Amino acid sequence: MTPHQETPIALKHRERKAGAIGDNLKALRKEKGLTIAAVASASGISAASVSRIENGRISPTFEAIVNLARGLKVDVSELFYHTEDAAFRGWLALTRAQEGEVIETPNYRYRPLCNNVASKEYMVLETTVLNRSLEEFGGLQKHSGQEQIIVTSGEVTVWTELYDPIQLKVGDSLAFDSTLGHAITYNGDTPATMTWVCSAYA
Amino acid sequence: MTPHQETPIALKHRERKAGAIGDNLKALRKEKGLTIAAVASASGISAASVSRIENGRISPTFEAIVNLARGLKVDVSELFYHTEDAAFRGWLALTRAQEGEVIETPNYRYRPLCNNVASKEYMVLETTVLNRSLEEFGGLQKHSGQEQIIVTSGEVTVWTELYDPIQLKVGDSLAFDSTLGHAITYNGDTPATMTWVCSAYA
DNA sequence: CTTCACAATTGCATATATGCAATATTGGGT
DNA sequence: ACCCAATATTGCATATATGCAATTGTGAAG
Repeated sequence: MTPHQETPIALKHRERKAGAIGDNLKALRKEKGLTIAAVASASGISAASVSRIENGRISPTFEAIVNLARGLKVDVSELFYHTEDAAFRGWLALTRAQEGEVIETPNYRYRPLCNNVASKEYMVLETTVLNRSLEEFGGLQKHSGQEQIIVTSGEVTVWTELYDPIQLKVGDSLAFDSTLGHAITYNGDTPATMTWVCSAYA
Repeated sequence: MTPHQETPIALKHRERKAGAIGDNLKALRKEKGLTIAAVASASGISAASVSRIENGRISPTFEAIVNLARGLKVDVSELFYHTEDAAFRGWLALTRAQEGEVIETPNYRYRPLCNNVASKEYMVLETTVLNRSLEEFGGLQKHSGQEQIIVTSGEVTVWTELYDPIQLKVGDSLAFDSTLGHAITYNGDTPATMTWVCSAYA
């Protein structure tokens, strides 16, 4: 997510130690309890090459990387960024009801839930919608990522650049690609609240 | 997420057109309005190679891929899975309160919210916790990914392999790395409900 | 149509990745 | 300690990636 005024919290990107595909590959292979030969045959690559990749002797080609990922049944990014740092495993974060920092912006009031973990892939925010009209809101916003909202009180209208305005009541849920221009306002007299999930990219 | 009995819904992986790094690279370069020479110098790769990669003549090495991603200031996965298919942009999914499929498993009853989009990066489930004890639940579970829960009614206990059991009441939220063994039960007489967010890997 | 500057591609020499087969290494079991 | 089987590594021939320099393609301006 871009550091929008409306979404002041950015997920920290995982540390990038790309350059060590050998270590990542070896770690993944060990985790799965496979031999070099097994990985080789599952990936359609020679055992010799797998060995040399693991030991950093060669830099595999795109094709080899894709095949390895498929053979290991992992996403290619695992081969680039695999982290088995104990620090990144077994973490846990707790936010009690009504506790934690509250962030106020012109359009929303947020309370991040369990967002104090560096490696989280999405954030969840308890959010109050503060505006009643698209004019007050200040036009549609777009950025990369995906979002989903679940209305927890009141009633909201979601404005997009492609669809008719959508009315949501308590319990209704809407998900959308954030590159779709969007804005959220509330209906009636009381600001509405919702649970907001968004994935975020830099 | 592994196709656990407890999480029967798997996110479909984005279509894998890995093998087309050339197209992805070219598309990224055009999006940013760069010339081949500019990409080459930003990445420390010769223009000749960039050209050949774009045209599918060569399969770049791991090193070259890392350098290209850094030069373009994108995540390496963009080079593998970049999709600017209009079909994957501007999507939107709506699930009204109480509507949609309900899935019953021994441990939970789920209602997926807006999960009918192939390219979603996480899923959100309205969930009822069905068991009252760790024994009934059947031991701790672990899988890859991350999860977060927000209790919406009742009270639950979260059991993990590393921490003391955690009691959560309405409005409390807990996030954790799914490789941490975990189980969720409810306290008192009525099954508790919660909003459940999980990222999922195959 | 021609020119000119810039962008993209290609020829060639070299460096590097890959596979096969041979060799070394590791880990039990007796 | 020895043997044996499984696992990992290496030598070598070949295929492929990479960089440099030269060539070709592409607009825009005259």
